[in-house]
Amino acid sequence: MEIASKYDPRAVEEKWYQFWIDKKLFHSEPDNRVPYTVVIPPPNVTGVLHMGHMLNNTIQDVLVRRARMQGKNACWVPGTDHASIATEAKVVKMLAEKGIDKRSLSREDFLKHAWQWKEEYGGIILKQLRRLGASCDWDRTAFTMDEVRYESVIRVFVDLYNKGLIYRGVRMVNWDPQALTAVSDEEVIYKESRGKLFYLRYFVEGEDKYIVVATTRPETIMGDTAVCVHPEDERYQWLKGKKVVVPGVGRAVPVIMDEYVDREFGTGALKITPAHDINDYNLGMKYNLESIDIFNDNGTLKDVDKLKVDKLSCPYQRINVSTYCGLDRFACRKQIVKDLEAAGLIEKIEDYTNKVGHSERTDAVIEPKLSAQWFLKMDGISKQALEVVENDTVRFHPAKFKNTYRHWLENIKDWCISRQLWWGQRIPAWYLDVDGRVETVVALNEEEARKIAAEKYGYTGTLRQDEDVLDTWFSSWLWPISLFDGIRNPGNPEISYYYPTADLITGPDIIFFWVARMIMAGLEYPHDIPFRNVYFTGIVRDKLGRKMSKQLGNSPDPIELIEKYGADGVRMGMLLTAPAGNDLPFDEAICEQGRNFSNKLWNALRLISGWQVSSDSEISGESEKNNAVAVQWMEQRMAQVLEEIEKDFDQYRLSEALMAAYKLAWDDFCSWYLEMVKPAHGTPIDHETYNATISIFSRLMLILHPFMPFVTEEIWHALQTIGKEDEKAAFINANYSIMNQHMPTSVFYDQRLLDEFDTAREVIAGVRNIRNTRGLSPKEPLAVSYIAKDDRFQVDRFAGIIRKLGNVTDIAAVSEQPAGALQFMVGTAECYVPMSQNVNKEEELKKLQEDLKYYEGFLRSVMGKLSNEKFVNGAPAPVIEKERNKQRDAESKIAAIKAQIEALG
RNA sequence: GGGAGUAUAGCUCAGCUGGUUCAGAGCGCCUGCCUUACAAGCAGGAGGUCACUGGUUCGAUUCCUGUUACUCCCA
Repeated sequence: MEIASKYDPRAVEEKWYQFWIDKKLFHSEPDNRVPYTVVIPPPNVTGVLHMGHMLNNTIQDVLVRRARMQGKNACWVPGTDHASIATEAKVVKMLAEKGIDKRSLSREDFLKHAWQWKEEYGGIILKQLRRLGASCDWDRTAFTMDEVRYESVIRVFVDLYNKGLIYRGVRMVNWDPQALTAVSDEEVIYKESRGKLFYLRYFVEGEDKYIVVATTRPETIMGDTAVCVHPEDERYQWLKGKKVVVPGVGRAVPVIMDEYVDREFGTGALKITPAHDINDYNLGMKYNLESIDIFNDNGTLKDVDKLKVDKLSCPYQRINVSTYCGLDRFACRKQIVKDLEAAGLIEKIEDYTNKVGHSERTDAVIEPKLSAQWFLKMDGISKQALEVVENDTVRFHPAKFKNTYRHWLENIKDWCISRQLWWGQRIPAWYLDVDGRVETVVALNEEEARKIAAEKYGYTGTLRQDEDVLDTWFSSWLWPISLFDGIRNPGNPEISYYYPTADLITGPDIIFFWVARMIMAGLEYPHDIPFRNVYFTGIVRDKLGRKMSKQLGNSPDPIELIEKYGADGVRMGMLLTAPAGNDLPFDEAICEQGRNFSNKLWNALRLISGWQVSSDSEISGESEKNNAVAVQWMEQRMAQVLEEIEKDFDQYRLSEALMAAYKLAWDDFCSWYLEMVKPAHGTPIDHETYNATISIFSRLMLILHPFMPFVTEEIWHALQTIGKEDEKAAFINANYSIMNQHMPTSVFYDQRLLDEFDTAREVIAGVRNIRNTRGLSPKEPLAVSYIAKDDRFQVDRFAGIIRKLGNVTDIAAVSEQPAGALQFMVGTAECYVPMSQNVNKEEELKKLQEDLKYYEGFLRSVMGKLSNEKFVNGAPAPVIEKERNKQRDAESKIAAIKAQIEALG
């Protein structure tokens, strides 16, 4: 059979993914197996796959595939969220390109366009996940706006409203002037930005004196309704009870005194603009100040008559406020500074760096704004959510994220859930006018609302539905429940079976968005946690440690990476450097390592495929005996490593588990085992060993399969039908897949045999080292003799293997050191390799002297301890015994080295 | 400004309940090899006062204090 010497992932990956899909191997239905459920943290429907998704979904797939192979009923549910702001922005832009203005469309027409856009372009990311090998149950693909999910959201809203947990109120919110909507606290990103600090002169009303107030936002002076100083600030005591005039604007405002003011900042005097700053707003409430909103929704300035400036007296120099109308915030800032400077109302301007809030979605500078919004009360619900994490009902991996979680929940504010958009679940609230008052009715639909309006208010007129939609996260927080229709049909067979889910895999940046809120929703609805474990991935960064972003252009295209290294290669590359919770400095070179590994496995298959199998089944010859030992060892070793891997998985140490499997395959299996059993060229292998090798190799593929699904399926299939060309087609048609095989588990292993192998390996390495440093060919056979100091040096069982792999003619115990031999040590045993040619005495002496020095130093430190009375009295007996052993070993080594030196000299 | 975390080989990281035959892995690096599975490879090798300071202890990379540096979160 001819096989290419280079593994080509392309065709293989496509073939097997299609196979898995065709055979519906990812699909899950409730049955009597133990369920293992993972819900995908729904990516944004407008999104394309980036490195963060790659990492995140690779981890999910590893866990899901492993669980499936452990005999669990694995169900990984995929889907996307509707991303109201991002999607609406895209649709608006698309419409604008077609010359359509959103405002010219009705809500219904706009939504038609939006759905059309979603059908056409949405969810690219889900297709891309297939390239990665994601074993999602695609039949269950969901969307936060599909019927089940939409209705679930509405029901939850109504329910929470009826419980008194949802309310509508006028509050200061984070306003995105570009998207024209409020956003939640979590959607505001504070970025350092270089700005200026402007020192403005506020004249005292009726006097010629003025005070100086520093501000970063001079354009907001038109909304000033007070100036505030610290009550104990000596500098400003004289201002008590006075009024000052807002510079240029002419409005006289009171000076208030409050401890809120930081005396160190600026001049210690603060201007108060209740409509445009959250802290000012709170002061405004406290002192009953007027709020003057000076901005339109899009961040431009309002008309002059709305600014209420002309009504106020103004004895001082004025600027022409009307020229700012319609100007953007930032343009206005420039202009007003110019004008104030001209009017002599600016004391000075300094450079200043501060943090400015930006919208996560549009990157627009957030404008704090007073508006009527819907909120969800957080106090009760957040307490429960904190408790289940504190007491490890929900476990975080790594646990350090409990701190972040606690801190957030302890300082949480009510959740602003309304958005001034059309794309999303429309808030099921209707307004009606009753005797001049506006009353609100919340119901599942208009019909219900009508009924309630009639019952409660005797109202039968027209109802006006709230124009706003709900925050996207108000959909995704229900995701683990709504995916199984657990809101509309509590206790249905699916939710009963699949919920709570097993693991949630997500980035730490999303801990508040969905980890916390999914927990809240779970506790509120099925009254059970949504997942038992949360695995936090790191953030994927570039080599320089920068976050990957579109702006920097430092993110590789995942699909291109897959084309270059194969999905298996990329998966492995991502996982190897991704310990839980640690950031991942991504370097393409690690994908190369993954690709090389695939190739290594591929070539092991090539080797085995080329073997001739002996028909003689007797185990009599030397090589058969060696092979039996080799098989025995490999089995023990595999059991040992499996134990490690199981432990790693228990602790969610995926990169460690992968590394252990990688070394098992590459080092133990390829470098050692296959070399042990590899028949000489042209000779056959005994069929006992051959079968054992195929069995071991197959199990290795099972172990590696969760990490590298494609290459392992390919090789596993080849192994099952190796040498049976005619059975191949039937085998494939029979739906056999590595995916459904049972994951090997650790069994009892013989530690002594493993130790003996380690000894043998060191002997072989010692011989190879001598060859290497002396420039001896591997083809030149050598002999080895040894003096063992105790029974820890056992080479009998592996003697044949030492002969084969070390090209050693014989290995024998001697009682005296042979003359003219090179020496190396394995543990406390001395090994000798007689040299036919002369030995370079000086070099050998130098080496021995170095060794001697090391062991003497070592002995000294051991003796230091043993002669320390406090140690001997204080340390536990086993520790002391250990030290005594060290002493004995060191002494015997020193004696041996000394003898060597003597023999040489 | 408040909180959390991290500092171990050139790079990325292990090192659980303190004991120098535990200072380790992978990659990289150096040397020699196209040894008929694989140069996407084989064999061998070198690299670290475990950030700095003080303390607890018979003994600290491992526990505690402080310093410095970096990262993240929150305001």
